[in-house]
Amino acid sequence: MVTLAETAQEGIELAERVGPDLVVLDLMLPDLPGEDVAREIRGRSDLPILILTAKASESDRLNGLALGADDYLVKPFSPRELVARVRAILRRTNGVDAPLVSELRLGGGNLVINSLTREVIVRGSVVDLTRNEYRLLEVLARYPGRVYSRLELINRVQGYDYEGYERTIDAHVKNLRKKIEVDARHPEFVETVFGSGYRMARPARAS
Amino acid sequence: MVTLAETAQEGIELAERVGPDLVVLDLMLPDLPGEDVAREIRGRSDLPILILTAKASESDRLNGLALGADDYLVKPFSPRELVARVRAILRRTNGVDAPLVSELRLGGGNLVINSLTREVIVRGSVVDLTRNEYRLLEVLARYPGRVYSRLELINRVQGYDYEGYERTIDAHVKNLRKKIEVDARHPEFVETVFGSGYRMARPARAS
DNA sequence: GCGCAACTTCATCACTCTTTCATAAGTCCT
DNA sequence: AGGACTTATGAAAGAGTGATGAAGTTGCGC
Repeated sequence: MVTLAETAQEGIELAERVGPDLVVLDLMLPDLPGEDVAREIRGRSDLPILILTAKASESDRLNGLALGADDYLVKPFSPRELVARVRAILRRTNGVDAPLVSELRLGGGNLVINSLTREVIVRGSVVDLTRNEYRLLEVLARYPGRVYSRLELINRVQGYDYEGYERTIDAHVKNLRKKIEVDARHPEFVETVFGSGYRMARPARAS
Repeated sequence: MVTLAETAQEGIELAERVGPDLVVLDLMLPDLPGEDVAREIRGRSDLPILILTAKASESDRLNGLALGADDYLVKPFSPRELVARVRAILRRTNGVDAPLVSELRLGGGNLVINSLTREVIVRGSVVDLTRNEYRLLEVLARYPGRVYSRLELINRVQGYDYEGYERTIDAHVKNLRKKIEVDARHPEFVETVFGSGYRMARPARAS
């Protein structure tokens, strides 16, 4: 899925909200310098960023990469090249998202995910997760409330090159729930969205 | 969000199914004349249409606008100009600048539909809708006040290939109302138009 | 190469949502 | 008001989707 933002403000909000695989950032924006967007996004996550710019000088280029961009494309460029570079970045990150912050807390501290140590603590006890279980949990936990289709989850957990049975993710969900839920029938964390996929339960909404 | 169709067939179907904010239509299509697409879309909805064409003559231009297009852009054109015109149309049709994150607000904020997360918030609480309930709500909410026949709703909600009982939509309306209305007998949002179908209540007009 | 852990697949069961139906309630027209 | 027609509603059957345990397969460390 491709989503488009036309201003820096929108871009930052959108990046946070939908959790894209990669951000293509044009430095020419109507409201803020694109550099600020890169800094902002990089400050909140490790989302891959590909910067588009008309500024070709060496110092600009270095500056962009210093901001944490993964790649840099100077206009004019061919669509073909853009696609190739996006592919390259996605291959590099292999669909596995880097952690947003080092420690995620959900359910009022009942679930703590430390992405540095890859340690998961449920209701005070450390839980051992397999690699896929951990990735699955991490992907879901990063944007609580957002619904992920099985295909999205497979891409992010098993990688874009995975070519197996889509329902394999069900098995991982099952195993993950067995480890972190009190009652798998009425999950506190990993919810099923009938006909769509799964999501992390969202904390009660304040309004 | 941007969605792309490569043929007239796809375009018409897609326009109907996803209900975009605006259609950018290239008259050069592999299957049908683009004019037919414009006519078809205009026949079914009030979607803004911006036509792209290589035909520059005065009569072509008039013809395009006669089809109900909102604007007309002759190739070659700059991306900048395209964006500017899209903005202009959206500003015109929405009263504000392009809504990027499609978040619909109705009833003075009592009903909020976020099409990105598929989340619906009624009077401050998140409401769980099934797929069909959600689609139904989304279709109606896109053009408050516009009356949709049961057939139109079925096409948009269940799909054009649906071949069931027309009144099934009544059941979905019933269930949707149960979830979002205070009193289903006197609905605040989904109104019945006797003999015709349903519509989303239009906000009281200030003047 | 063996053994173990993890991953994947599969068959079956359980559950949710959709659709249909019968009947009640409401609306419109004369 | 009465009759004809339209919509609302709850119940129940049916279709589709998810959960689960077990069996099969893969991959890795020893």
